[in-house]
Amino acid sequence: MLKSSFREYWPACPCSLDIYSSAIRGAESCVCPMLEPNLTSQQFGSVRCFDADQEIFLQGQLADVFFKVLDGTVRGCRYFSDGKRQVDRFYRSGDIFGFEIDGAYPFTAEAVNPCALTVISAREVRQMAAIDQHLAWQLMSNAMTGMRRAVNHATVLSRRNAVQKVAAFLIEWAGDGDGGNSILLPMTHSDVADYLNLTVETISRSIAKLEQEGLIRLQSPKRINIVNFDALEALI
Amino acid sequence: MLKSSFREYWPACPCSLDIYSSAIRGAESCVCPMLEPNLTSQQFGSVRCFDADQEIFLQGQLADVFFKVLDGTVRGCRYFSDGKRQVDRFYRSGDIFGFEIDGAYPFTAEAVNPCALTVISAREVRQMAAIDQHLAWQLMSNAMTGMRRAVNHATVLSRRNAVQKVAAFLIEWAGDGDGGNSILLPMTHSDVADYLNLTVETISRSIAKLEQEGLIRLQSPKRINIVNFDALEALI
DNA sequence: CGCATCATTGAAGCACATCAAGGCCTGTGG
DNA sequence: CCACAGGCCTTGATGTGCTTCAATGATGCG
Repeated sequence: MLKSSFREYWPACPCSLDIYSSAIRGAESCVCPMLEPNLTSQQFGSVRCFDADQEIFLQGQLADVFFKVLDGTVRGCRYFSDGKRQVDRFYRSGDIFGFEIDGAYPFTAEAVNPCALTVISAREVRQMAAIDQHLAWQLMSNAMTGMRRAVNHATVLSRRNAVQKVAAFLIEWAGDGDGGNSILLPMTHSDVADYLNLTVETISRSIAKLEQEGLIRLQSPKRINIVNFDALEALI
Repeated sequence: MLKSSFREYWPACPCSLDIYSSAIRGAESCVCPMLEPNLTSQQFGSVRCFDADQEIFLQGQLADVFFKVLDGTVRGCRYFSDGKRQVDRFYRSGDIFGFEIDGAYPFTAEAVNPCALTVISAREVRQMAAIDQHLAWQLMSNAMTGMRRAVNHATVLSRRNAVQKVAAFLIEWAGDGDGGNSILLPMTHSDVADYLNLTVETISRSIAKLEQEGLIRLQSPKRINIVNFDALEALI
């Protein structure tokens, strides 16, 4: 039984990833106890967990369900005929991805690290959006925000130099660590490179440059402290 | 008096630009005789004409109205503090631009050549979308299509070399001339350069290269014949 | 016809890619 | 606990595609 309004499902599921730690081994589907305990995977409101680097859906597949990130990080990417990869976007807690007007997913989604996702039926949501004005508004808002993001990313990709790209990326992820100015990047430099259209070498050199200039400090390759946030922003 | 459904206004206004030729001198507002003859400019369903290079709206202005292109070409662009300009998109007949969920226009719109636009009240459309499912769907679809476009453009900007960018641009505009493989570009090379993130020199050199290879033929800088469409597509 | 804008062509420089090699983590098994 | 293996990251040397700077050639409009 579906609830009368999708809004009743919409608030972020309060589950944290550790609830599902036993299910993370190999994408077993599991049900979010905060939602409908008798729903199974692929149904409205259920939750699925994915291992690091596991494929969530492939570009071109029928977009019958979409997802909301509860925990973890997802990358949306496309592979080209020459084997190269473009990472269009990273999705984090609260982000929605895979919702299409109809047809197929225009990109491939993969888990960056172990993550938990709400699985939502596209058909049912489309039906509900027809009668639920608030839901329709949220979907619309999500699409518009996504477009602004894409246009903004196009700007970063085309107008910024390597150091500026990396600085913009770090600012985008600031506050995602354990509070303050500590960043814990879930993805590899290779992911970042394909997101910023740079090589791993240039990522490394740009980070080194930012550290030499005293704007950041590296605790480890993936754990970065922002020392001078304002100066970092001023670069862009 | 508004009609009961926006759909009654929605189909492309059949007016062609020459109906307004007398009004094109200096953006006098004029009313589309096919719609509401007693509506004035800035009202629902009215039509406004703009001269070449004339500003339609500025980035940051309140997005109280949006537009549908009846005839001509519009560029959506942003200006940076260093004086540089990025052209995010060109809008052509049938395209909708300037519709925002709320708030301000995120880009500046300017007429590339003399053009006629339907002016639509954002507030009224938002109200109608609440009760008109079909309209809401169209708006949603427009936003989703725009996002795919932006993501695709980001790919072209970041992954293609100069010749590929120009080839992709020509293909995008193919069929816009007087039929067949003749293209009549309404914009200058400078516009194209800011759209593809290249310099005018590189645009010129890339076009010259495509002509040397026998893929296109130049009748004039803005009128281009595609000689070998398949080979042009194969470049990308 | 004259001027302004736009387009073309050439020469030099630079930012990032590519190629290459070495170092550093992290997990695994003895 | 140590040794090893395989990613992943870092650093250096070289190459190149596009920009920048500069100058000339077209085009169109008053």
